[in-house]
Amino acid sequence: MRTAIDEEPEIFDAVSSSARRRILDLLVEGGQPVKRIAGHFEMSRPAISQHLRILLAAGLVSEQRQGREHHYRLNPERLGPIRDWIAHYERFWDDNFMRLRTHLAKKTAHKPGQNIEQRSQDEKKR
Amino acid sequence: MRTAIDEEPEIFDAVSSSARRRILDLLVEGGQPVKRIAGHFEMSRPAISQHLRILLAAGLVSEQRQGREHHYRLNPERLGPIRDWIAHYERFWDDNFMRLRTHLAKKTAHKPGQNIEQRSQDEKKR
DNA sequence: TTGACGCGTAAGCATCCTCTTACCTATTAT
DNA sequence: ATAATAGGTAAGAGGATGCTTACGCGTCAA
Repeated sequence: MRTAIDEEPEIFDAVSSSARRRILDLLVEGGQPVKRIAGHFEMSRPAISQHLRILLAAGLVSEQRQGREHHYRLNPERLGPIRDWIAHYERFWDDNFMRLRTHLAKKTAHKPGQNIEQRSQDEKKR
Repeated sequence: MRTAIDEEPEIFDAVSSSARRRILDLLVEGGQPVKRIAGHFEMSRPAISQHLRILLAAGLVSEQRQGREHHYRLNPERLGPIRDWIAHYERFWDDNFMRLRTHLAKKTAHKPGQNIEQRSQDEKKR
């Protein structure tokens, strides 16, 4: 788990941009040349090229040239490190452990500023 | 799926920093006051406060004051949007179809910029 | 009360990001 | 060959990030 944290930070970085997430989502439909990808955005084609370069460096996409077109396709396995990192939190909201934890926290938290135990109280609204 | 993309970009943003991911990982152990969190880092305590503010704004942590200490605790459910976004890619590397696709892709194109072939045209039109 | 402690915020600074326009190469079409 | 197309790269502007130090406020201890 401590190992998962600093594993391939370029992937977390690449995915932190909503434009790049949209590109990945587009590529689910299949490999596409740059012009077609750029067609879905407002920004200039060079900007798209730059995003693609970041995705490429992270290994999230790969490139194959076809004549003058450069087709980019998804490398979904490269999302693995993110999924793995998320995975070690999942039990906290999915399973009994989390329900118990939440339940106990609600039960024991009533007066603020009492002791070292952590509790969740009034900030549970969302 | 198009909806999942732009959903809560602050969460993707918050998690794109390795310092902030480390903070979240620390908080798995339980809520902690700022000073204790900062003890695990080289950077100054104000820098930690600033990271915590970003995590707080994203809803990934919550704060509760106990005397002069501010305890932060994890809100793991807030990682849900990331998990959900990842989830719609999982079948691409989890299931048989993806194994086949990867296998075929490796056979014909692997390193970026090396291959002239393009087969995504017929590969993914499931 | 005075002082130490825990923490947040302000201000400043250096760096990085993300666009843009301009320009270049490679490929295809006429 | 010439022109048009697809796309990469360079350079620069503007804004966002991520630190730092300085300082202020509330809380606890003597």
